[in-house]
Amino acid sequence: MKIGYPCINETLPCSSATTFRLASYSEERLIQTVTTNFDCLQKILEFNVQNGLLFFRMSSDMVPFGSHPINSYNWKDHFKDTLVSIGNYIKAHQLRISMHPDQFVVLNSPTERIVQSSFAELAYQCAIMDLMELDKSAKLQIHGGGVYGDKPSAIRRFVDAYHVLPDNIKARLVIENDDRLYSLQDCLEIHEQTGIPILFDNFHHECLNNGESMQEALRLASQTWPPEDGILMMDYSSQAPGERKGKHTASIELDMFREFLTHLNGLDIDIMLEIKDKEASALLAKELLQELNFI
DNA sequence: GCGTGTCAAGTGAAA
DNA sequence: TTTCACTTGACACGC
Repeated sequence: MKIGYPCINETLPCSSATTFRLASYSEERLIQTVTTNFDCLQKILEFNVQNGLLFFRMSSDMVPFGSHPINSYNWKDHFKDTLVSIGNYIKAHQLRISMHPDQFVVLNSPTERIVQSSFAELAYQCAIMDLMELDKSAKLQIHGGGVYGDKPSAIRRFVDAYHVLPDNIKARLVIENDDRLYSLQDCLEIHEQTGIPILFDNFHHECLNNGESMQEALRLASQTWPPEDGILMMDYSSQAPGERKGKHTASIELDMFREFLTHLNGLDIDIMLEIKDKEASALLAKELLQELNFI
């Protein structure tokens, strides 16, 4: 079991997601920004290793406009050695890595332009992991997309889009259950037609489900991961008390986390804490996991 | 040096 | 019809 946090480290004085406005685009600005982003990524990974946080979600913004037509610069060649070096560090320390393309990636959109830009975004993020020479256990997580008033058709479009993706993207793509549209059950249907593993989100499952208990849901999601893809990845978060439904807690509630762990029932998984205070909560969770002999 | 409006991109629910 | 939420954070303009 590995534990981690997404994208941003609040302890270190650097960010791996520095960007700039489209209007400020220049090749010079791009190279400078990407250089500092990758430099910071390396520092974050070193922090994580030193602190026993072995699961990390890399920012989608490390290469600004990574899939935008304005960015015609050959950043892949320019940063190849840097990425190989970071990849070697990741492999040497057996870090689990994910990326999460944002809500603009919609494989099942009825609008062809949106599907094409989604492909381009996936290609950009996949290229980062490929250039790092990471194995298939490094994943790209996306959601099911829209429903457009007809879920069976929307699922069919997702499946069709999946089948025409390049093999390198297919090898890394996983689907995450969301809190409004695509439940675990919907993801399982997509899994059956594509083989795509399901990244499980406990909080989304609490918001939208088909009656499966947490233990059963974890078991079902876990079964969609073949050995070469690594163990089940999950996003963990919980409802902020008294806040709008779907709002995450600002810091981890250890009692709730401890209760959640009872549902694992021996299952080995990697847990991404989607909690606002990032590594602070991840460190608390790690301490609890050590205390309970999970790690 | 601040404060703050705005930022490439989609979808659906709420206001 | 518009705003808001979604990992929103932080860029960059205007004072």
